[in-house]
Amino acid sequence: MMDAIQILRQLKEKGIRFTPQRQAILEFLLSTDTHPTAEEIYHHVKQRFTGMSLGTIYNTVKMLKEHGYIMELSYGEMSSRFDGNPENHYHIACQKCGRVFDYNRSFPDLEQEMESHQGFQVQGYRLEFFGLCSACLQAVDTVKTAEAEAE
Amino acid sequence: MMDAIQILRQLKEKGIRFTPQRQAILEFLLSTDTHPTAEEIYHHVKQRFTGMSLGTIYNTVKMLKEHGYIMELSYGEMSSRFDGNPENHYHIACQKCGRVFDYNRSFPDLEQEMESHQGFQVQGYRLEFFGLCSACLQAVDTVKTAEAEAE
DNA sequence: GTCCTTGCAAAACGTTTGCAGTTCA
DNA sequence: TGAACTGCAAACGTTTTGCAAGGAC
Repeated sequence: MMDAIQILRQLKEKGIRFTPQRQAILEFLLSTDTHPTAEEIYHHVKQRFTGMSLGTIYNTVKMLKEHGYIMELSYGEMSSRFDGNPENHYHIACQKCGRVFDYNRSFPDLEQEMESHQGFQVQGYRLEFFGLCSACLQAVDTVKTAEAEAE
Repeated sequence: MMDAIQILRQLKEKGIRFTPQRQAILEFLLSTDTHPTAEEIYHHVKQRFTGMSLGTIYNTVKMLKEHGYIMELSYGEMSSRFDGNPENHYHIACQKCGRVFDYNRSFPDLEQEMESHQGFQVQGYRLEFFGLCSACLQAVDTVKTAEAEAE
């Protein structure tokens, strides 16, 4: 897996400048598995770069996405989240707390679909699960137990 | 399959009023397979209801969605599209023209996933394909042929 | 020195909300 | 009649854009 410096060196060959802001944003994205929003990246990176602006976050993630180094996960209601792993993989979003987790499963008959064409040229797909994460599930169970005990 | 009037009668029993605007919106959604955006619904329905406002479209589709009569398809970049068929089924969005088509395929290993739990309680998923529709594919081929002939 | 990038602020976009007036039941 | 709904406009949150100043190379 490439690190931030290696990626920025590759980008430099395309005429894209190596800036400390870009390095900080990319390092954060590569170091976390929390799939942060632009706002979350901003708050994290601002701790070291006091002058950092949200516009720079958006510009940078857009550029990194266009060059295939990160992935954008867009959920209808909420703001986009960014994933330092650009390989096709799945996620599950907790309906309660909103956190997004990697969901490492394989679906052979779905994955084979990429080879079939029927009038369409299928270029890709996005599969997103939603449910309740273990923490939220436990919280619900606790409430249920308390309710049962109160009766 | 229920028609607009039947659906609105069911909703009336929940205290939701039967208005001509709602009837027009729902009839349009049930009659088309183009997965229109709120804006597209608005332009269509406004032809008969000159006074119709976009706010009413949003209010109505939100209400219909909450009661499970329609489905919202949210794509990151573009605005949401609405589908008069609320059953779980798949779609493919053309990367070029932006149109969204039904994609009637079955993925048993994916569909079985709903039964499994591993720390998570999986409540559902969204699977969206993207590619090129036949019309856009043909346009690309035409360009390629013209380019080849020009050489 | 060049021009790409930054920070800032304003604008754009889709969507939601507040409110006064209207309509359904 | 009275609550629910409409149309309109203003507000909202996210993302993009314009521009002058700053920094990479």
